[in-house]
Amino acid sequence: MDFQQVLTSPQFEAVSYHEGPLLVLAGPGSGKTRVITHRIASLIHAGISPRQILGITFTNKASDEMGERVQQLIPNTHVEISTFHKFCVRILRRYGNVVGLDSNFSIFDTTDQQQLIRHILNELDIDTVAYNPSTIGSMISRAKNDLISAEQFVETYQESIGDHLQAVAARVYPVYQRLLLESNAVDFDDLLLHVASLLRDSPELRESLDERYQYILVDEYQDTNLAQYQIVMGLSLNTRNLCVTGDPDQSIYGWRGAKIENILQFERDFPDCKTIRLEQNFRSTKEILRVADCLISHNQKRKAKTLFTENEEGKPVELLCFNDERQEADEVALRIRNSIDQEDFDYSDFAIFYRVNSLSRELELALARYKIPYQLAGSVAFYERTEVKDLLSYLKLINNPDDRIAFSRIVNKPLRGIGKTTQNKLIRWADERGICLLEAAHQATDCPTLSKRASTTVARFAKMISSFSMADSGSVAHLMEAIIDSTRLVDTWKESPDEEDQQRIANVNELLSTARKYDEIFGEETTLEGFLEVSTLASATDQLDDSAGRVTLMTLHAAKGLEYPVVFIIGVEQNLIPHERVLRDEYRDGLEEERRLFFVGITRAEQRLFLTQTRERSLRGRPWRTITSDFLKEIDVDVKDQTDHISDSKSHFDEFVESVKRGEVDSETLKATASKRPLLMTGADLLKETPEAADLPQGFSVGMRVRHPRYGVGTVISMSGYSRKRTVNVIFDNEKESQTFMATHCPLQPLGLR
DNA sequence: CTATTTCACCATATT
DNA sequence: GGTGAAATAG
Repeated sequence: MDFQQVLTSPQFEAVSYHEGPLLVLAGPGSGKTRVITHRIASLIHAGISPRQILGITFTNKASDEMGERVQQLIPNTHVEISTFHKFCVRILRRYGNVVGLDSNFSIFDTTDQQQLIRHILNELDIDTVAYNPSTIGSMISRAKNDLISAEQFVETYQESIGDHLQAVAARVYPVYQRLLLESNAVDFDDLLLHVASLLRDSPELRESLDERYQYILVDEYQDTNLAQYQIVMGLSLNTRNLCVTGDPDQSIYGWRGAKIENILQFERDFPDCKTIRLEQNFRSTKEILRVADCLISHNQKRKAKTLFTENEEGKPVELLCFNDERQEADEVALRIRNSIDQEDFDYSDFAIFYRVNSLSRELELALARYKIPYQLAGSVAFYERTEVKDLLSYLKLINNPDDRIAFSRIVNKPLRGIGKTTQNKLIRWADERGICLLEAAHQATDCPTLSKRASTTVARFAKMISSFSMADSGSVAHLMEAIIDSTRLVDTWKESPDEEDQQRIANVNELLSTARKYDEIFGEETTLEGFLEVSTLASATDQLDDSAGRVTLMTLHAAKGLEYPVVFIIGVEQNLIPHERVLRDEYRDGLEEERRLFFVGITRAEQRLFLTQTRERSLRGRPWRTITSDFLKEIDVDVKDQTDHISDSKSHFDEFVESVKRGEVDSETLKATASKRPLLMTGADLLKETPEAADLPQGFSVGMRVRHPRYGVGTVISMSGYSRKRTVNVIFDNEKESQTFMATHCPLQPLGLR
């Protein structure tokens, strides 16, 4: 094979540089996947055994694609290419006993994690309203990503006086970790954390793995977190043939602990490393690339690159302005319809990106109106559906009897009269005796606190679970059918005229056919464990089909690594792109990450790119006035105003927006004004808007007397936040502690100033 | 004790 | 629009 023929010279250089650390800084569309796959082929050509090579990607889709492309280059070889998480599962199935895991361990997803934390908070008698399980969960997750153990966390935060949340997290984390282990389970972060500590604490194992994987390639290195960094480093201590590829400008996962520094400091970690820049773009038109480059050059924290392309000039990037999201969705659909009818485009050439999942709804409706087939990545993910999770929980409990989350989820599903009280008694009894919930259920008749009736029902449930076995069924699909039969899980939905219930049945059937497919691929080797693993580690973009002849809808995050001839990015408005979360505090890195996210979206487009915005947008059922995105001031696009000016009633707000458009207000003033003024503008709000109301957003002020239906009469002692984040702190006459309320939601009634 | 209904409150992105 | 917890009905 003549690599030099098919590659550019920097690409060829990266492919042929085999020994020692290598950093490939690859701009968008620069043929990074091509380089990685050819590099693997080149290694094998040079006589290196395929089993000494390890490729790591972030998504299943990327790893599948890479595997296929290697296969095409060198048929009949097997190179280990997997995601970080899958790789770690494999290691832990094999060596997990060192950290206390049996090989059949369960993997808890985010929902399972929150459920467990909720349980712990209840046990510790901590209010789950004030201390949200998902907030605690993400704090723990964040700590794990930074390799902070429960013990270290406790040491650092248990005396956090100022921050109750951290103190609560410090109480929860160790218990959470203990219960995970008792459940013979790990969460997503544990997969990485356990492997990192395994490599740290067990030198022999580390050395043998280091030896085993002589050539390691890591894709999307800019998105690795500390745990992943340690894993990669742990495998590259003795043999340092580590090749990482990535682009600091496309680092968009800082919020889940990714350290952009990992790639920025690679040259410091490996002073003898070779750095190669891939700057030629093969994907986009000059117009699109220019816009992207112009935008990203506003970031401070980056390694400057000079992006260029030999592609054609292309059409200008357009910014379409609409009245509201209904018109926006309609016009996007119409444009797609027209392009297909009049030009040489196929449905699968189009993609629509948005910042938050909730923006997909209006689009789906519009696409349906125009009879445009579409596919949606993620959203309410299939595997997160209640009925799917329930059925999977049966499998999980059968596979791992220690799994208490799976047990709790299905013990009363379908309803068998095992209510909360019975469950709590059972759990307490099991914990006292140090046995798992299923075992306790088996022996329920011996439990003194349970009534006769309750204990027999519980024991019957346990007996049913034990009657299922993978060995008897022979395949995952058969086992699933047996469960559906015995439990009558779908029976109640069968007779229902409710559309939703019919959908549930359809979902169960889909899960069944997924299982059949899995059984088919693995034949005799099919395992319950393997099937559950695939189901839990599945990701939003996995199910996307490029050749399905459908328009694709997804979030900007999910779009990373993909490309489409025509791209629409909708909702390019302040508070959405960039998201309001990063505009609130002075967190500069957050704003840069938002800019990178927008950059990722823009650079997915091959031929045409449309950005859209609206003057008004409904979020959570209420109309809001919008402000144009600050990022639009950094790029040069063709503005196409499609708003309908006739129906305008000129409010203060409209005039303000107009002066912004005329450039009379600079971005500093804009930001300041935007946060001081309530953005919420329902019709009723507009009517009652008076000069005083503007000074008293949401109608409250410090010192004001208020009445709450539950707590009685009290006094406002402080307020913070703006618009819909406005909170009011009240001390009630009959309560010791003060209470905080959302100004827009709470049932507080002003009684006037004292 | 369990099942159902009502009510308050919430919502960036994901393996 | 979705959720858990509290209130209430069975």
